Amino acid sequence: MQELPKTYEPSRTEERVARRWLEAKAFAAAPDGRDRRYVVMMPLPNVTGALHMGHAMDNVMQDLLVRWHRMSGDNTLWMPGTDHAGIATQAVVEKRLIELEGKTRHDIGRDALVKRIWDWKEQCQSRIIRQQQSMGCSCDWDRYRFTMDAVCARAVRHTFFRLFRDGLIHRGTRLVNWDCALQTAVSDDEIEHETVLGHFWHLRYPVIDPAPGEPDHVIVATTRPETMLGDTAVACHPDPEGALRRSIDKARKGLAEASAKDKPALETELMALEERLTTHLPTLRTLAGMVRAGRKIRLPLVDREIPLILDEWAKPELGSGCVKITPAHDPNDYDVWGRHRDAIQVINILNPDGTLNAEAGPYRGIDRFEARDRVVADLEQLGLLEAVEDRQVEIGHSDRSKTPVEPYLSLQWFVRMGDVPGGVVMGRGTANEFKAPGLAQAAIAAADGSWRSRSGRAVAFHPDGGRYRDTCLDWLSEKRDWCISRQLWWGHRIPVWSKALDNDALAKERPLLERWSGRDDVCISLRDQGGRALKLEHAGPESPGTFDVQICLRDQQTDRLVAAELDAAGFIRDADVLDTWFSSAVWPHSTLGWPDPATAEIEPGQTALGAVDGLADCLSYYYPGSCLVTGRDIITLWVARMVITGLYNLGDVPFTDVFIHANIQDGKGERMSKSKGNGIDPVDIIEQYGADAMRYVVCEMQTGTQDIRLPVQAVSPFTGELVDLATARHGGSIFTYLCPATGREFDVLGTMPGVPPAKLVSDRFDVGRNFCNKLWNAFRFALMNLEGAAFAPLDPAALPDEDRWVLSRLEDCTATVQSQLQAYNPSAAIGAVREFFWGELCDWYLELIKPRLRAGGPGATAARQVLAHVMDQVLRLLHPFVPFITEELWAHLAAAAPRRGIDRELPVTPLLIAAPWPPPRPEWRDADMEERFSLVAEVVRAVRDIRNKHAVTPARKLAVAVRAEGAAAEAIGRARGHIMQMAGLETLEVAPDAGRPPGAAAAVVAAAEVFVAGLVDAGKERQRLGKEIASLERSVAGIAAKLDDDGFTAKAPPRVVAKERDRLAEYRDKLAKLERQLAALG
RNA sequence: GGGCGGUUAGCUCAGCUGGUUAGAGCGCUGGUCUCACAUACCAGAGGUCACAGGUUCAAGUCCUGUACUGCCCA
Repeated sequence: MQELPKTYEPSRTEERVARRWLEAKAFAAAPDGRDRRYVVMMPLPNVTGALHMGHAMDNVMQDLLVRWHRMSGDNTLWMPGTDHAGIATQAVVEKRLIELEGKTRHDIGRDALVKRIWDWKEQCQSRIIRQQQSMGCSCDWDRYRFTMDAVCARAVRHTFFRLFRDGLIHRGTRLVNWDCALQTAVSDDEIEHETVLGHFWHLRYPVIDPAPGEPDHVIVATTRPETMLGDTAVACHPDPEGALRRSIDKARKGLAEASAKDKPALETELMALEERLTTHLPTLRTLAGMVRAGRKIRLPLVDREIPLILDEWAKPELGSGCVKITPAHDPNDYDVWGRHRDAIQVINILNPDGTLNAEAGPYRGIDRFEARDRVVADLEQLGLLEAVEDRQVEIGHSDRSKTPVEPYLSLQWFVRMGDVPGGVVMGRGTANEFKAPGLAQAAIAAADGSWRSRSGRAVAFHPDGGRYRDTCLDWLSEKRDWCISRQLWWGHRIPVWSKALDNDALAKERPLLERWSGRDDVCISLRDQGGRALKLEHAGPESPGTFDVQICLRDQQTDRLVAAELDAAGFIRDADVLDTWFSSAVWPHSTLGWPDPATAEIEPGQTALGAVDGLADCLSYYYPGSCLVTGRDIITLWVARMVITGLYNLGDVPFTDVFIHANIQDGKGERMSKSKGNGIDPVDIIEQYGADAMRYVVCEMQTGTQDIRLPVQAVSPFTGELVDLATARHGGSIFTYLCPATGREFDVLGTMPGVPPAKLVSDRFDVGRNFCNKLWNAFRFALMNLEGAAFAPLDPAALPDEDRWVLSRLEDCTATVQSQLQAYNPSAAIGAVREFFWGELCDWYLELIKPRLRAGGPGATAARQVLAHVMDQVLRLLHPFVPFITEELWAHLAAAAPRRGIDRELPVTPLLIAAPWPPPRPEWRDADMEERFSLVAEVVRAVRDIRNKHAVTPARKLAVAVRAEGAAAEAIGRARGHIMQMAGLETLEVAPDAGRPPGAAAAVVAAAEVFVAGLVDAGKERQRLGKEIASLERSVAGIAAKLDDDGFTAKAPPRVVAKERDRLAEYRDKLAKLERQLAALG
């Protein structure tokens, strides 16, 4: 039999093992007769770039759960795929277009841009798959999906259609966050707020025809002066005195409760407020009167007459107390407009690209930031600039284009999340159908424990359940409408055609509309000018004005039948595409072929979704799924939305468990991200340390939901040395650093022209590499000894002590791994295997059986069988964590010892990935044996300590006497051979009256005294004993003081008091023995 | 501004419902190439549990506040 190499070389194993898995279709899942199934939907990576260690964490956690469940006998599906990530991907491609070719998307046109995005997607997706495969992800590659695949697209269309038909989708004018660079609305979730130093400009607006005693101007302030061009009113508070006094009361209260440190600032604030009663209040009262008198303002620069209005948004305690109202460009002002619709206008001054439009008069065509400077300069020239203050202002930046977003009034599509009169039918037409007050409310009920689906399911978070349930519920309970339209060229296009029809036109189109409305794949929505929905039959000549007619088509087949007619009739298909999250929200069922797996269009070579051989189809077998594994930032964006659409389309939750794992940060505590230049490619780690080493460390890091710091080093391209990026000095950009040895610059992103690129690594992975090497070598040893190992049923109770001990520890380890995995605690799980494998199996058991193996005979035969069994179980327990090396060793083990087991033969499979998970064997636990063993180990450690302290070489054999009686004497006596072997002894005497040899060093272990003969350095020995005595005296004094305290003895539970008494007695006994030994030294 | 976390050894982190002398790995120190493994073995040193109060017989653990720090939301 061939011997293993001395060192584990991952690169020689991983590819071969991966190929074996793929060839055996070991990851493939298909419906079968099993009831127990485990389904994980991969949080689909965006096709914007490569994966970093944050994704590796996510993927490894999923693979861990999936492999564990697969081995546990569940029918296990891990569904892989990628997300088209609409805006993000388009932004990346557009950015490259500008950088590499200096062109915009408009220069090359829609078709060409979309083609380039597809090319980019292909490139990205194949890189992501390579990364995941090299990590060992055991997902079913034959079911790989992309959110724009036909099967996913169909589900998106059907979902949209159903929501539209149920009146849950509407189009409306709203103030959205507008990305001027990408020219699209972006959601709140896609905005990063940043505080920067800006200005607060105070502007002076003239009053038209002020009456005597009235001010001839009002002062308003703004951080965005160019928006004044879109002002349509100036507001003052209806009750300035009341509002001011309420603020003063509040400030007083705050002051009374404030700490000494905060008091001065609050006092100043209060005084300023009180002063306003005289400085500002009279004017504000006058202004309120002027509003009632209908006084107007002349808006400078554009010379527009705008009203003075009363609204509580004006704050008498701030600035002048007046506020300019720009409904089209400020969310608060938009709300003001909502309250004064009849009195004030809405004027949009922006073009989609951020330049000013015709409404801005002389500023038309100018970019908003340039317009800001000009407006300020012009106002100053007119003497209308009252003051300029420096101020911290918060600016929202688009996460995608990194440019400032503008509040922008535009026509958008929304999903209604709130409650609806009459409720919403969830899971219409399924066996799970039920009614909910609204979409968000249905998800709330599924997550807050108040509701279960027909199948008895609800959603729970792990491992920090309450906390993340609350995050999810807080967000859901806002029930904010979801803006689903994006003005992009890449994505699922909104399937609605619309046209405005007046009465005559409506009459003309009526036959056509009636014909279509008879179809179940066409839905027509009619709204009058007030936005009220009408039935087609009720819209007639008596209804005034025009109608907004929207027609939604259900699928591509309907498009083919109807779209041409619609186009001919002048209906225009909406140009917008859907928010990416709309397609990811249906991912857990779209991938399985919903709404009809039998007719799902899939890629050539992929696993069919419909029913085959009389078994269930994939949708009914694998939905609802089991566990979603992700980071906490995705809870609101995605988790909540998947629950909503799952409930809406299928009447059941998409998963019952949500495993929230930690996020990976760099050494400075910043979130890892490619765009920050601190993202490590897992493949870099794998190349250097091996996939299993990477996975081992990732599992070990996953201790809870607290974020994890992963200090990052760059490999200097000049010296090959590691440079710690948390402390290294930057070069000319944030992506470049200076090599400390050479002072030369290198680039960690690999995109800077002319700067040598550096690989990023992290020495944290040494631990994983070392572990794999240890595992490899333990097998190297085992395999050298296992030749000819056979299986014959053994009576566990009749085995030698060390065998029974190792089986007892194995059982403990198996139980711990199981319970820690169930608790979503991978770190504790892998820690338990490590401790057993390294600290117990390698450090003790393997050493203890060496003499038996050398001696041969029946002792060796049993040892080989136990060894084979334990090694087998260790491989199974470790496989979900470190799959490659364990799979490789499994084959070697199978060659050396094909039949394994103790009392009964273990079931084996050709591949470890499919081998049964170790079952519990509680009857193997032997607490007495374990206790005896720890005493023995302590004796060994005591001798080793003495050996070290006295600088005795390991080669020198020692003579030891142990003075002990009772159970301790028996345990030590029984393990005589073990102690002699492990401690390197020549002789070992155990007796109740064992004598202390002259010149001996001594130790006290529990009730036993250990004497090591022949060590004459009394000084060292005195020092050793003195130290231990001192430490023990401190403990004894502490416990004695505790027991002297009446409060403790009276109030503490008797159990605790008794325990302390025992401890005190034990320590005093040990102390006495140590003192006697010290005295014996003379 | 609101909400949720975190702060424990030089580093990265455990420490459940309060109750041994607060743990692990890495790093460090000393000793070993001992016939699986120097990516190893043996032993050791190292912490006022961020700070200040409080509750309790007893606080790393519970409460309040402060500082620093991270994330989410507005």
